[in-house]
Amino acid sequence: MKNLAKTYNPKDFEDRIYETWESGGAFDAEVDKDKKPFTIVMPPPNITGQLHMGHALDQTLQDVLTRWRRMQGYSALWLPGSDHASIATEVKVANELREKTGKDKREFGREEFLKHAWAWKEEYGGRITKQCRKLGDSCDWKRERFTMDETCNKAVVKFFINLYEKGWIYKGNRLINWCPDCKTSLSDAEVEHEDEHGKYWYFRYPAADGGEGITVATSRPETMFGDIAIAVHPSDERYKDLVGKTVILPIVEREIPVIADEYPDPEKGTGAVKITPAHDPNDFEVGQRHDLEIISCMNDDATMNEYAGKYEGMDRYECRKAWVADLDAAGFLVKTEDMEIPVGRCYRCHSAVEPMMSDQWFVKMDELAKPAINAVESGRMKFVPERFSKVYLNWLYDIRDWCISRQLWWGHRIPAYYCDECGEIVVADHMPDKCPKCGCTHLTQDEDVLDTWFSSALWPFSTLGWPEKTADLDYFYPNNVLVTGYDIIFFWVVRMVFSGYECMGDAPYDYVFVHGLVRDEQGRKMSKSLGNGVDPLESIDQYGADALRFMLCTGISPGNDTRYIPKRIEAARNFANKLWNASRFTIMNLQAEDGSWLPMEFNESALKDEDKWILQVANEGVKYITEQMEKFELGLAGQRVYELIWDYYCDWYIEMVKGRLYGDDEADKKVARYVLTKVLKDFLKLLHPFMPFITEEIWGFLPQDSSKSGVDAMLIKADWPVYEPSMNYSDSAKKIQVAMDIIKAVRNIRAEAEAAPSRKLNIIVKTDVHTSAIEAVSSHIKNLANVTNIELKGGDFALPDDAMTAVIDGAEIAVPLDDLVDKEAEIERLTKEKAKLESEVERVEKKLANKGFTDKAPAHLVEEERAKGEKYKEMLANVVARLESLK
RNA sequence: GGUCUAUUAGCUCAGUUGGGAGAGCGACAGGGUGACAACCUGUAGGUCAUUGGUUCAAGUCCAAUAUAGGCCACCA
Repeated sequence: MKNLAKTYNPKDFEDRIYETWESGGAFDAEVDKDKKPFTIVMPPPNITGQLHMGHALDQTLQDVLTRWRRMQGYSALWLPGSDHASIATEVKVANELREKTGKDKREFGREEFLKHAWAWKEEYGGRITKQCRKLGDSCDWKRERFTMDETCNKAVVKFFINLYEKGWIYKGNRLINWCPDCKTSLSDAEVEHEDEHGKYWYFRYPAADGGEGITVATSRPETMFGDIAIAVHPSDERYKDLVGKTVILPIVEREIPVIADEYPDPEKGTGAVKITPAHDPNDFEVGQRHDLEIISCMNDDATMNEYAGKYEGMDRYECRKAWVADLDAAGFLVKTEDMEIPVGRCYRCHSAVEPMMSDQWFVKMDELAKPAINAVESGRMKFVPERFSKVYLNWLYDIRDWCISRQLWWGHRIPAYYCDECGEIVVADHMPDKCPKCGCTHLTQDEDVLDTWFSSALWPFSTLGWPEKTADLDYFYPNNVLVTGYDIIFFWVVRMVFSGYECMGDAPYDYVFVHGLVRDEQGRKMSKSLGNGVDPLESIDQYGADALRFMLCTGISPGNDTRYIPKRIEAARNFANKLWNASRFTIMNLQAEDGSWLPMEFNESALKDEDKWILQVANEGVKYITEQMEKFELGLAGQRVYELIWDYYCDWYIEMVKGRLYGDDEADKKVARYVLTKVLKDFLKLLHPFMPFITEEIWGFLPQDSSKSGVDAMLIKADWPVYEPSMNYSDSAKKIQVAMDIIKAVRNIRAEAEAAPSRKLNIIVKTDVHTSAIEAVSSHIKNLANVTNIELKGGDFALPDDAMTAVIDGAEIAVPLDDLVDKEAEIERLTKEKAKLESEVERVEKKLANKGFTDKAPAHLVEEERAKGEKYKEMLANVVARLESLK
């Protein structure tokens, strides 16, 4: 006999099955006009990265969706790839070089450094995608892409040129975010703002004419060397006379004007603001309005420059200390105030970002943002959960131009060429032979590279071949859904959307399915510095990939964070184990001693009540689960599969069918085998997206459709079950319900009376309505409640005193236990039951007495309520009568 | 300052158009029963944060409040 191994050990088959799928081409997606496409493009993990729990969650969700749609008959493409991660990789490679050679990256020079970077990429870049296979990701590896591969590079250059020619990319000397450690510019999205403990210093700027002057507050005194004016609100009476005059910048002795501008808020501070356009974005704008000079007083490593006089060369914070001390000594410091100050920090190295004047490339955002805004406002693109559309829109409503140049080497080099002679800028996909303006041949390419996110923005279509008009692009674009964490909506989602509209004329996907973070057991963010991260590979090693996947996508709700709790993954593993054992049971009963399949047969007229019941349960399960999947409610879908398998199939159906399998009615055995197999197969299908490995392994041990072979015969290619609306086995379901009610009641009595589980019992069932039902299901009651004999009595029968009783809907059950009945305990038990029923009756009657309810509630609900009332009243009457007879 | 989320059993969390409160883990009691001790059977445990409102009906919708957290923001 061939069967599953005695114990569930995922290591025995997970890798083997993955290899069979991959080599068999099970993940390959083809352009097939007869099928509908389903496309997910994987958010490319950084090549510097290692697989962490966040990836595991993100990818599991994508894989569940992909496998499900594939089974539904879509041509399902899940396209994998990785991101070059400009800053992160450059820092990593530079550090490695420094460790190995002791030399700074600049000593190697651009060419040499890039050689090392590519070598690093070749060695480690594939690491993470290999780890994805452990998770069971069913992505089409043949289409694996890299943001810096040739076609992606082409796409980046093409996009840049297109935008430049439209005038939507420009170069300008503007105030940008500068990281003094990474020594590169950053976009607004790459700066993290935090409130930190700081101070306001109030300094007096004396009037040039010898008057008192004006006092201003600042949190950044070291930028005073760049002060160019003092601004006050035009309506501010206090300073009316000073507007148009000048004040003296203390110690520096430079004369600066007092100007009137709407920007200062008279209510705040002293109502007067120092204007330092080179070091503050607001001041920069004030400066633009008044056409003021710009003085930058810092170097690109955040040390002070010559404008800081004797402080030149000092770090910005050292300078601050010394400068404040000097001002205080000179009597200009009026007062200080403790204050929480917002500080911007680099999202990579966490240094304080310095606003600096710099010559950079920008993308003009106003026009690009419009279709991206419309996409969500019009409902073309939907966020799941919906609330994230607000986050997205708010960001777009006041989006500012995007600084895209980075002073790095690793990345897409900006396709702009400068004429060394005349300074002409040429933007082209290759180095021009000569300058189109002066004709000379001395041109130099821009030294900078593009923001990593500039290339990620094209990912939904650059991976499909854009700018070429490929069949893939035509078929698989737009993608159906993007699965991602809420943390990169700004970095990535927004930019993909406007790029998608610009390049493809349509949104990149229909849905953005947003998930939360995986936190540690205490709810903290998993991070390297805390050392609290859980390695998914270790988890898989311990519990199996299926358990990890199931744990990650059940018990969660879309968009909310979840915690990694070892007990939860253990529970998922136990579920796999349960399925494993139940399947062993089924497989065992389908074979003869010699391993040949025993006959099975579908014969509707021969179906027993429990067969019809489980078929109906399965059918309704299919409907529910499919609906939940459509709504991205994977947690609810997964939860239901769990219940179907464990509660319905294992706890009830298998137990009910056992007697038949061990009996000798051959015709009936065929039917039982059929249902046992059919339902298990359906459940395996429903579970497969969540737990692909174990379900595939079990599938291989079940009888197969002989028309299919190879990968096509595997579960991964099986059809998703279809709900059959015409199925109606309610009569059988009701009978099974009665059986289950009686079984539970007897089990309860057994436990309460402390009768040994092994002790056979006889029971009396008193009923008028369930007589035939009980006759039909009596074997189940006998088997599952360990009952020898069921005595059926009519409604006028008086239950014996020396019995323990229970009341269910439509029947009373008595278990005579002369040696065990504790009359006091029995009365106590029944009294509790009575109280419970009384409160039910009261609740229902109150509801029915409410005219509002009977008049306004839907008729079927009122009817249901009436029926309940009758039921509870009858049960209550039975309990009361029983109590009377005991007293 | 704006905005979003969370508050449900001892713990971690589900609860989908409003219609009798659920799971897993843990606790307690019992059990080697023809796949399963990674199991089975039974039991206990909750004014669904608070206060109002809408409704015949609110864990679910609305408004405030409290507590915790997230995101955004140019307050000198």
